[in-house]
Amino acid sequence: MARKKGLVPRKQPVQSRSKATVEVVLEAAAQVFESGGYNGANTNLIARRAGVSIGSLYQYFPGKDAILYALMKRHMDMGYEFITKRLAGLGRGGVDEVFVRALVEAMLGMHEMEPELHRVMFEQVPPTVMLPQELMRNEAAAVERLAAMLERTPGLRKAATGEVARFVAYTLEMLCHRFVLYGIKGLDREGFMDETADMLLRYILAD
Amino acid sequence: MARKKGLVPRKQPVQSRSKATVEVVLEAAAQVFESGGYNGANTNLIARRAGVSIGSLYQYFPGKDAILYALMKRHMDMGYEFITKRLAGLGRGGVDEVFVRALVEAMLGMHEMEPELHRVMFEQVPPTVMLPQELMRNEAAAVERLAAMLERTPGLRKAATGEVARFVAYTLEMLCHRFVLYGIKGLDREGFMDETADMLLRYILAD
DNA sequence: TGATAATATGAGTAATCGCTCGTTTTACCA
DNA sequence: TGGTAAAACGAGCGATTACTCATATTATCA
Repeated sequence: MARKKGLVPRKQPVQSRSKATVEVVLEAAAQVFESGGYNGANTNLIARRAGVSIGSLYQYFPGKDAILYALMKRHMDMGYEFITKRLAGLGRGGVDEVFVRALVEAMLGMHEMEPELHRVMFEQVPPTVMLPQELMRNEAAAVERLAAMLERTPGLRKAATGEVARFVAYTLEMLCHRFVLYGIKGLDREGFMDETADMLLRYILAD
Repeated sequence: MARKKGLVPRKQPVQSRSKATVEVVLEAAAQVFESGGYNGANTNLIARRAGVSIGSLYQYFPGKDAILYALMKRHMDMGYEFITKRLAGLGRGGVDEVFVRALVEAMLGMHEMEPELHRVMFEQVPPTVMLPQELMRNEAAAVERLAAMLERTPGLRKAATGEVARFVAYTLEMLCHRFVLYGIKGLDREGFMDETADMLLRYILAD
């Protein structure tokens, strides 16, 4: 087991060559985690793959978990930025079919970015790396935005908007995760989107 | 990383005391995996916790993954037996509200059995242990049964029953998993069941 | 250009863990 | 009851891995 060390970087790179070192380490780490999973990765291997000495790696990261944490943070920030852009300007008048379809497409697109890395992150990461709430802020904020939209939606189901938003968000996230990483037999991309959007919309607009 | 060894037991215990040894090892392994996760577990620790020598452990299991695999198999067999019992006799006339509610309750109940062990199994297990299709036979069979019921259901949605069955099964499984292990803010057990059953039923009976 | 700070290096150490194997103990049964 | 097979034992070896630190190299800037 990784001796528990912190997740925060040890020192910030100030010169451009050290910024490049950090960059190349993260790049190599992504490859190593993707190809060997969490347990197959170790700091020596990452350093070698990066073409950097093990000492240099430890200048910036206290250990393997810290590298993974940095990768996850970057991955998730990218993902939520992607979704935010895709949904910009939509749903002002509340949640409708157009919005839900866009939401499904955006979430699906997000899961299609770096899918192998995504798998390692969400299926093999030890709780110590995953727990920090900072990683979840984006998700929480997105759920809040969805709840606000539901508030403006005419013909909403009876349950409170916060609960409906969470229910929808979690369902959608999990379905996309599964579809991208394992597929759902009999459903192609279009079919998946149709079924998902239809199910969620019927749920949201029930009553 | 665990050197890759097989997952199958090395020798079958024949005398009763060796059966007891295997039993006590599995029991200890469950505790160790639960409290320290996959990475926190090792064979030496499991043997010590079991009050058994490391040599004895290796008589029956080729390594840590094999022990985990045995635990998973047992856990999943228990789970599907539970569900099968709960649903016995229901849904003969097709899928209706009564059946869906029973299905949700059964799936939820299954997830409430050994939840911490369940978490380790489904969130931290390396693909080498999880992949073997044998573990998935139960699931596949359950989906088939559900598809057969949908076939007999009047007023079904237009999509093919196999796809609908998979979609429903995966959604339900994931929602229960999330609810039991992390909760969904604002939803208690009753509320969760109501929302889930409602969403799935509306989806199934659409059109 | 020289002083200082930043960065890079990698051999080496300590700790962990997987697993074997020679030996001892226990059970079985003819 | 004695011979054989099953089971249990655990010291310790080999491999892996995390991480340090003394040293060398490079950048910065007054």
